[in-house]
Amino acid sequence: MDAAAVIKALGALAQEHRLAAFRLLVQVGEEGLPAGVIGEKLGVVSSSMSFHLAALANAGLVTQRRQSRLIFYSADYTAMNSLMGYLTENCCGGIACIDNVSCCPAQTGAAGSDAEKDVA
Amino acid sequence: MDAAAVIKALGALAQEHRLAAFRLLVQVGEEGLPAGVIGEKLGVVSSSMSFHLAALANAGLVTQRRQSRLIFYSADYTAMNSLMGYLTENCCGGIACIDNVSCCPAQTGAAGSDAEKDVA
DNA sequence: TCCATAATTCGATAAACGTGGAAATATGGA
DNA sequence: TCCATATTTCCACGTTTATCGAATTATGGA
Repeated sequence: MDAAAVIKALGALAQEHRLAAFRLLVQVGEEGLPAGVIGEKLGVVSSSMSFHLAALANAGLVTQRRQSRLIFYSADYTAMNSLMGYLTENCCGGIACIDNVSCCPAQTGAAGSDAEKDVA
Repeated sequence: MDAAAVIKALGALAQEHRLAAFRLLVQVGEEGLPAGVIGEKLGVVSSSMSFHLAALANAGLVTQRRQSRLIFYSADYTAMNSLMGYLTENCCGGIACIDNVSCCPAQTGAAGSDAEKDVA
């Protein structure tokens, strides 16, 4: 993950509704939620929500998949992992004191525990 | 660290020159660097640099101290620690798979594991 | 085909951001 | 006191953001 991607990701999370949406998606796990449900839970009108979800997707933090009439958004744990990796390496002294920083969905044993080091 | 502070911190880091400045300050350690040196290293004119450093300070990510005519800026590792803690807890599934996320200057075994859960 | 639902795109608007030159504010030395 | 240096503050200026209503684009059912 290079600096430009990191800035994009940080910028995507640096907004009330987007941070809330991302947190929500992290909580619900792999399956994700339809755009409408996210907007409803957050009290954001659909066009605004769409704008924010597009920003998160553009930053690579969420993925979308259509299921009939609904478009489900899911948190991309790998991207969040990379972001955490970059911050740890570049904005935290980097050395020693960090044992293991890994970002994975709840308990789903998915994508986790090995801290895939694709950092810049 | 509450959501508002997190958004402020993320927003502060989500900018090319500010991210570069913060990384630089993390590298040099506790002592920090004078505003002028930072601007020079980054190729940013003083008024702009001042603007960005103020943003980082306002977000609590850096501290400033005057030393004669120079104003030294230093990375605030505790703040970065809190930010990492929030992201780990709220944007990473939170549970298990994270062993230890700590942000400290070089080897200084600084604080960690506080993660104050004042989430919304 | 026609209609309803889900979501996005478009348009306008107000606010915030990033930039750099110029002026103002410390601080220290001659 | 006067001057030089370091930094910040002020002031435009143009760009990007966030918002929300309205129009548009999928999708599926009757």
